[in-house]
Amino acid sequence: MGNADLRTLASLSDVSFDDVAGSVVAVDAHNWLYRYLTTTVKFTREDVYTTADGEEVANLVGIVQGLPKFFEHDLVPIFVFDGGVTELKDAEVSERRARREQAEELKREAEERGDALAASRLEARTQRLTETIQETSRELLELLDVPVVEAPAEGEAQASHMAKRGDADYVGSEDYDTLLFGAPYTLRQLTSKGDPELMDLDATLSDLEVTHEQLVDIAILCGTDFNDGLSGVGPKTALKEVKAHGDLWAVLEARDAYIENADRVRELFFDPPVTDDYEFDTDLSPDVEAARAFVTEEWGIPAEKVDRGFERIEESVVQTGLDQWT
DNA sequence: AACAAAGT
DNA sequence: ACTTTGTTG
Repeated sequence: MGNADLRTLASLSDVSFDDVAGSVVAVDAHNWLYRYLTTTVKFTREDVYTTADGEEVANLVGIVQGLPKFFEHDLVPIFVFDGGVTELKDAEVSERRARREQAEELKREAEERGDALAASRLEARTQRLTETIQETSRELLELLDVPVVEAPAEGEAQASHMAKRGDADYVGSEDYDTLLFGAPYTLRQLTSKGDPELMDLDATLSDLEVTHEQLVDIAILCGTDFNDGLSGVGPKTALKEVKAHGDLWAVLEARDAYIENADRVRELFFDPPVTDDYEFDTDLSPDVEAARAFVTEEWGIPAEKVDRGFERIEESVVQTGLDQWT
């Protein structure tokens, strides 16, 4: 499972940070943290970020290094954290766990035969967002006055909802299913070097000449995080058949096929658990000294790992002039 | 998740 | 031509 199939269908364009300056981005926190977690861990020795209790807090370094990217381009990030996970995702979740455990096993073997290089490469694949990581991330973001929103379920669904309502200009995520959740504009590659990539829902629909409902049906036929698609059906075939038959049910009938939970997956994309109960102020005034103390004194991260990041945060935090949002 | 290679 | 699978990040 995986929804990279959607990449073939999505309308994507390169934009510059200047094009999006001054806007509010609802960031899928899980997605963003995971990217920094794996890259931070990959290029450094693990024990630097491990406390005496064995807690791994590389996320703190990731946040300090990653936030300047927003601030320096006059973007206000809103971090949207996941709530509970739908049981529809159980299969996907256990698959990810199995992959992680396999990577842990391979890493142990590499360590036993003294292959440090292989072990450190495998380390990145064993990362997961522990309770400690989620909690310390929230605390650090709060010290830096970066708004945090708690999603009832999927963070991507909540972020998309906020963008649909106009409380955010963009969703920030590497995932493609923000299209399915109805996010009008998604910014990708906010973590990597270079320009961001803009994914446009309306342009996607008009390019493909399908409705949003049909796009969801196409994705379900290919397979999503919440369901297995039909074997032998990828984006091209799914697009063709949905256009020919009208909707998912007609395609399944024509092929005499069945997709487990298809109705519930559809419902999840159209009407996911989201909340309007959030508020944030986009006029940020970070307490950099408190944040620095939290990272270096409370969690024992060596100061030189975060000095440059905090410096960039101090230099770049600008008054956006945008007023209170509710 | 992105890419290359293999399979239909 | 399109989808699946495997590898690596």
